[in-house]
Amino acid sequence: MNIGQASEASGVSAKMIRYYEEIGLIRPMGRTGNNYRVYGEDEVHILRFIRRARSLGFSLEETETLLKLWQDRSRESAAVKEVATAHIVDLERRIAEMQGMVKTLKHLADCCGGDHRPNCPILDDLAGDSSAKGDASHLGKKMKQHA
Amino acid sequence: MNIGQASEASGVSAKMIRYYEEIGLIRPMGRTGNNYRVYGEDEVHILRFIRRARSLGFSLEETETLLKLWQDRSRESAAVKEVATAHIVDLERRIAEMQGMVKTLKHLADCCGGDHRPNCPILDDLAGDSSAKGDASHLGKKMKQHA
DNA sequence: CTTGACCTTCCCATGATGGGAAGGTCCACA
DNA sequence: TGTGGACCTTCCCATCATGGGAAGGTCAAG
Repeated sequence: MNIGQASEASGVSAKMIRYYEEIGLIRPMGRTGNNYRVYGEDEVHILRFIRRARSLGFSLEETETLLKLWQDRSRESAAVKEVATAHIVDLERRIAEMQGMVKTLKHLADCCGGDHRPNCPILDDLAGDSSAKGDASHLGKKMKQHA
Repeated sequence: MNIGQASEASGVSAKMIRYYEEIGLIRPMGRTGNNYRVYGEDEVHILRFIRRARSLGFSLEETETLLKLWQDRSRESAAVKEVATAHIVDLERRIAEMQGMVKTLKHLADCCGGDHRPNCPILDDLAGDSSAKGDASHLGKKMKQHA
């Protein structure tokens, strides 16, 4: 099987397969006389594992850890669970961060007329101007003086 | 005011201030005879605006749009609201994506003993092995044959 | 034998940020 | 006057995972 077929079968682009090999995530493949990489079912299985791990948000580094555990007959499931749990914590932290942004933005957007008038609480917030009268149209002109 | 003081006053690192100038987000600052950039209160205000926009997750490109609207006396608040709304939609999409990951991972982690035994439903899932008996400890060895 | 679909390596770009080197400048203090 | 340290400057590199594309080799079908 050539790289294109392995890509097709695994859902991992040929570009990425070569990259994974380059960074040592997967072992260098055997080559045919024409220097083409050769893949078998096992490699496709590994690539699918990687793709699935990536789709769950694991970094390539975490994926490498999981891959090694997968291939380690004497692994302890606790080690796998630890990687997964740390990732869950990280995801939840990022989710909370984004939810905070959404909450703030929704509040601001709700307060914004969204019409033809220039007055805008969203810009007021960004400008750190809680008096809600902010207008920075003069700054553009002042900036020119400095440039 | 030198770049260090502007950084201090705005909360934007000197490195980033130079970068924002380089990509055209802010105008090139005036220089003193010694080639140092000079900043005034207006520039600090602009930098704080950028920092606030970044903290709400806006990209630098979106931030540039917002900055221009802020400095446009004849803006319509609808234009600002549109940028904010699109960003909210994007954030919510990413949140939902990550929540899906968390949901899957939590389910798998719950099913995982997390003990000294090798049996692990998390790895089974990653291996696409729904029969939950998967073990890839043979693959590592097979890979060596190919390398 | 040509054509097109593969494959190879190599370099570059993304987005936003940080790190660090090499060198110039300025100020305060001895 | 010298010196040290804290600034400033530009330039290059690294991150993370991925894609784009060029230049050139290979193969199979027509």
